[in-house]
Order: sequence, then structure tokens, then C-alpha cells
Amino acid sequence: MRLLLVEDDQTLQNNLKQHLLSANFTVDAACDGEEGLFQGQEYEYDAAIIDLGLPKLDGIKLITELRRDHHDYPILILTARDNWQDKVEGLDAGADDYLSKPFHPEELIARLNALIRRSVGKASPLIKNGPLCLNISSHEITMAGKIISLSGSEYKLFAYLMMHIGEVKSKSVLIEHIYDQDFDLDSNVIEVFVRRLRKKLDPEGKFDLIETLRGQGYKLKHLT
Amino acid sequence: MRLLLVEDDQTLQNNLKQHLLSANFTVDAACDGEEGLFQGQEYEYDAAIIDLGLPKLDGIKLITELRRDHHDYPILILTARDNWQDKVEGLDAGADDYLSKPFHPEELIARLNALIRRSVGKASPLIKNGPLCLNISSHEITMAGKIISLSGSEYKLFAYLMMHIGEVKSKSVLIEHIYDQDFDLDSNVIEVFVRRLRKKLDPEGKFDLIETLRGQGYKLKHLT
DNA sequence: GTGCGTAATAACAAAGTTATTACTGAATTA
DNA sequence: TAATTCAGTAATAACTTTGTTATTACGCAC
Repeated sequence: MRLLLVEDDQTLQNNLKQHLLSANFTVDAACDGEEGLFQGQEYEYDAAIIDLGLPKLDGIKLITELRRDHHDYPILILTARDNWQDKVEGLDAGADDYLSKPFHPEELIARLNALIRRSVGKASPLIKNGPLCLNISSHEITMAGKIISLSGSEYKLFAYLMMHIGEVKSKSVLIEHIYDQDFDLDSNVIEVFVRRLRKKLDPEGKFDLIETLRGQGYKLKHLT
Repeated sequence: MRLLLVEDDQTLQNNLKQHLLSANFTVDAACDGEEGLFQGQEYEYDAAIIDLGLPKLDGIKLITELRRDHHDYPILILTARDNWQDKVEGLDAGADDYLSKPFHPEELIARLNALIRRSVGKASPLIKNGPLCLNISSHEITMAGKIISLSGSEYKLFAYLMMHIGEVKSKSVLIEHIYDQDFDLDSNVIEVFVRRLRKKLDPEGKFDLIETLRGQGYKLKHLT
């Protein structure tokens, strides 16, 4: 899951980024509204975290612009104080959730997970697909009851596919949601990680979990 | 819109119910976890409001149970104090939003409306045309119930025609929409791919799906 | 019917995609 | 520091698709 983080306080930005990275998110950070707008237009993120008090272009305007240009990934706003007015304005501008400083990074992560989950149409943090099961909050994966342990990148790929069961995702889309801005689109990482996932999840290839659609992409099959 | 409200504090329950009723919601109230679970299983609500501190069966367990049984309506939790751990647990269990007491009933209503709005509104990605059916997100194509598998270019051509049922599209238009800018317009690729499509979709030629209009182009017939 | 231009068809070789394995260097951990 | 794990690259094998060519069939005007 790739996030946009727009926060001008460098210390807080770094701190949040660390927490988000260790929760297996991919993070693009921006430190003012203009940069945030540019990045937010550039990619279709899985979610954005936007501080309301930003230099150059304030948070409310940033959100308004993004929504006007039909970017509809979930947006979570950070407000400086417990300012009721700010929150209402933010939500009215098109944000989906807010958090007042100071907050616990764990809470931010929990809220992001809930937002993303809901935005892809999943209500429960347990995503089930036949014998497969993913717990978004604990990152635990089981296949036919057996616990599967995945590396960071394997997890990112798998989680993204589980949030989009049955949908064809091209390699470029997968790269965009798993890696940050400057990653080589011509690399064959996706092929390699698809291979690794297939081997870990279903070593005997009994299920054909991840289907290849030549020239189109990969699809995690919807299983019964 | 029908809501489930699970709150043990009788005064608060009545108060909220009043507000919700006057906001034109229909409200079923329960005053402990067990009753909440029973009602929550019974009916597919548009949203549920659940207090975390409940007698008999606590809120977290209630949410976990509901989600396990695939009730996917949005859940908003109420937490007693500003206890972030409760919130995190609640969100991890599958709640979508929270509100800390005390709160303004207006804010509850605003959040409920936002949740419900988001949980509805997911356009179906299906395009149907008589016995033909195309699912844009899974790239799955069925013809009279049978799954048809197409190669990348076949898919592009077919999808384009399905998005323009009944319209005549010249070969040059088709080439322009399927290939990037500089593709030889004198090639006969379209003829070849039309042929391949016809053969895959309707091998016996019973339907005459793709009509040829000599000198003008091809047309995917509108079927009943 | 003849003839011209357009479309259908079949077969083929080149080009492109994906699978698979092995390897390197970086990061992490003991 | 050595050992281990992991990410990403590279090379190549296996396989599919693509677009061309060549040929045949068809539609239409005269």
C-alpha cells in the first residue's frame, strides 16, 4: 500500500515515515502543500495523510484540489489542536477521517488500515478467499490453516492482491502500489515476487492462486 | 436507513435514539452485547453504533463475531474516555470509525452519513449485451455462460467494441484506439483480430456478433 | 458475368512475455 | 565479524502472441 504523507514538521514527518515503513507501507513524503498537490496528482495512492497547517498551499485547499481532480483515495487529516472547526472544514472539503495531535502512531496505522480496507470494499480486517486468509492488522497469513511467513515485499504484493481479489492488475500498477516514486518500471521484480509468492503459498501448484493474463497482468483468483 | 444502536447507558441510549430518529433514521436499540449480537445477526443494517464497554459480551468481541459472520455494514464505535488503545482494538476488530465520549449528536449523525455514503455507491463493472458479458475489472468474458479467454490485443479490441455497442467503427479508428500513435494504418491487423474474436466468441457463427460494413468498418451488434 | 476492390482465412516466422534459476550486494542478526 | 536473510538484477529457457504474407472468397457496379 502506497501512501502520500504531507507534513511540514520534518521531525514528525520522519518519525511517522519510520512507523509507516515498519508497518509495511510504502511512503512518499512531501513537506508543503504544493509539493503534496503535485505528488497527489501524479499517482493514485492507496491513502493520503495531510496536515492541515501547511506552507504554500494549506491543507484544506490541497484536499479540495485533489478531490476536484477526481482523486478519490481516502484522506486522513492531522489537526494541530483539538480544533473542532478545522476538522469540520477538512471533512467538508473531502477528507475521510481526522486525528488530532498529539496522537500515537499505532492509532494512525489502525485508522489507515480501516480506511483502506473500506475503500476497497472490505469491512473486516480478516480478508478471506477460499483457503487463504489475511489479517490486515496483525499481518498474519494462513493458507489452508497453515501459517505462511512472507518477507516485506512478498507481503506487500500479497496484501495488495488480497485487497483486489479477482481484479487484473498490470505489472506497472503493481509496481506503483508497492514501490515509491522512482522505481524502474522495466525491472522484472514483479515476475520474481509472483514466483516467490506462488511457491510459498501453494508449493505444489494445486490451486493456481495467481493467474497470469499474458499482456494484461496478474489476478488473484476468487476462490470458493 | 436502519441502524443498530448498542449502548448500555439507558439515558444516553434514549438521547441518541431521539436524535437519530429526528435525523430520519430507523433505530433498533440493544442494551448489552448479547442482545446486540442477536439483532446484528438478524438483520443487515445500514450501519451499527456500538459502545465498547458493554455487559455480557464486550464491544470488541461483538464486532469480531459480526464480521466473522460476514456482516459488512459500517460500524462506528463509542469509547468511554480518550483511550486510544480501545480505539485501535476496535478498528482492528473491524470497526470503521469511532467517537469518544462526550460528543455532539450532530457529529455522530454527520459521521454516520459519511460512512453510509461511502459503503454504498460502487458501480458494477459489468457490460452486458445479450449472451455476451464483460467484467472490466477482472477482464472476464462470458458468452452464453461460457468463459472465453482472450489475448491482450483481442481483449482490447473486444472491450472497445463492447463500450460502443451498435456503433460502426472504422478500421482506422480501431487501430487508433488499440495501438499507440504510430502504427501502420495500412496493416490488416484489425481484419485478423476481428477474425480471431469471431472464432473465439462464436465458433459456429450462430450469432453474427460482429457485423462487417463494407468500406465503413465493423459493428458489434446490439443483442437482446 | 466480369472485374475491381475489399474482406476473410490460414499459415508462419519474428517478436514479445513470462517462468525459472542463479547470483550479487545490502541489510540484519547473532 | 560471520552468518543469514532479503531485494533486486540478469540470463536464459519455455511459451504465446502478433503482425505479415499469400491466397481465397465475396460484394458491388457496370
